[in-house]
Amino acid sequence: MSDDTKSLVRSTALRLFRERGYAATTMRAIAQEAGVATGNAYYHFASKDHLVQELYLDVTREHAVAARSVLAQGGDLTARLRGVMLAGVDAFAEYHAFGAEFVTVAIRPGSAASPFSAESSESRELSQALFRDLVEEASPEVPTVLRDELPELLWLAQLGVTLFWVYDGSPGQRRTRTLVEGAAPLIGRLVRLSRLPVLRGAADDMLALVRAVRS
Amino acid sequence: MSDDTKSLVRSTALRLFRERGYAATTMRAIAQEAGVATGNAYYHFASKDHLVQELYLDVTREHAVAARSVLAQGGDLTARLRGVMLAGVDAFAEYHAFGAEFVTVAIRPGSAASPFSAESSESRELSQALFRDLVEEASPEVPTVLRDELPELLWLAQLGVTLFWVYDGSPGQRRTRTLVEGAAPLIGRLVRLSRLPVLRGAADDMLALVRAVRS
DNA sequence: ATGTTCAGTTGAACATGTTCAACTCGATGC
DNA sequence: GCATCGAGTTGAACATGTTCAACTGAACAT
Repeated sequence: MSDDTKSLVRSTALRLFRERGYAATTMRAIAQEAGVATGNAYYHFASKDHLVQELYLDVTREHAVAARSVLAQGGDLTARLRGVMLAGVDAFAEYHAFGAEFVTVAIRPGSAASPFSAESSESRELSQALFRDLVEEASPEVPTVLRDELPELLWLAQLGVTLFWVYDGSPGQRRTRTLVEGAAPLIGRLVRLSRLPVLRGAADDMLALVRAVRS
Repeated sequence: MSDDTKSLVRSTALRLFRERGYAATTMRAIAQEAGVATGNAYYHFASKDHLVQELYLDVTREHAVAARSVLAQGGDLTARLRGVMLAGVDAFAEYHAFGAEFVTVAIRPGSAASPFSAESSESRELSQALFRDLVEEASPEVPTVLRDELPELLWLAQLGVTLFWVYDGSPGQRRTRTLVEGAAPLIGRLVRLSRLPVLRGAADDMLALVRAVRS
């Protein structure tokens, strides 16, 4: 019964999260709806955060699928970045009403649902692989110096866009889409310009900074 | 007694927050330590978040004082930005152990302690005025095109640095300081370069984006 | 004096995340 | 067959943020 129970609790939790949001979905409601005792949910999932983490993984997978089909179409860095990020906005759209709650939970450093947490490694890898592909298979090619660091920077940028999205109250999250539509070509242009001697120094400094900060 | 009680609750809460952090400071403990009933704290402060907001205001004020004395020394954009941001890291340093909790609370869109909330307008204004001064009184002067938008962008950058700081587990938050030491000259350089014809287009696009996204 | 009002205060009650001692029951060992 | 073990399960208990009906007492009106 264990595996069955675990996946039953998970699917019930995800359904309730989707229907009611984070705060309105109590652990008691999840357990009751799944037909198990409250404590049983805790036997399978260490905390409510861990259930949110399951939702996060779910949404990441949806995003990955959509993004893969965007990336399969080729294109330059700008087009690919725009496509992947807009696919992200779409994947998240369903949750915008509760998005704030979820991101709040996810951003807490100790949280299992944090994009940086060990528990989230699966979704993090999935997502970061996306951005590696985005950069590496772009044509025309991204300058070699940038190729190592850019994927992670873009992944961070996506987290930033998500944070913006949380605060975006415009209908259909139009402002977030505007941000992506504007930022993608801007980043594409800066990457191209990084080859120029005037900017080469700034680009090198930036890469050095990223490496210094990481260690 | 009302005003007395209110400020007593506030100072007790702030003391306990400093001593024990956010989660370990219960509303009951605050009330008990202040010698009032639990419900009384709620009569004066709508929620625990509102008490955190008081702490946020306190820290912002400390930062403003330190930053003002940095700005009084003149200097170029890089030096001023570096000084103000490092003063911020210092002002926050005392809370790093609990910083994660506080920022988590502060970032929740509905929270009173959110930097974007109506309740935080006082600290937000205080902080944004700092960055306006930082930009406007810098010498050599910041290019005119940038002068309107740059202060708010730098204020947002400071929020970003704070977010980084939350996740920074290095001793003395060395990585955050490294980030500031590296980012300040980088931003200074990019601002100077924005005058060049090659970058002028990118700079204009970025400003247009900021304006488009804001509305 | 007496009654009225109301800001300030009280503490019990409530909802919810989480913990835990006890129970079930199939598998395993003898 | 019987005892033992332990993964899985139960529901009551606990801690804490928050709410609320009731109480207090000073200020004011009559």
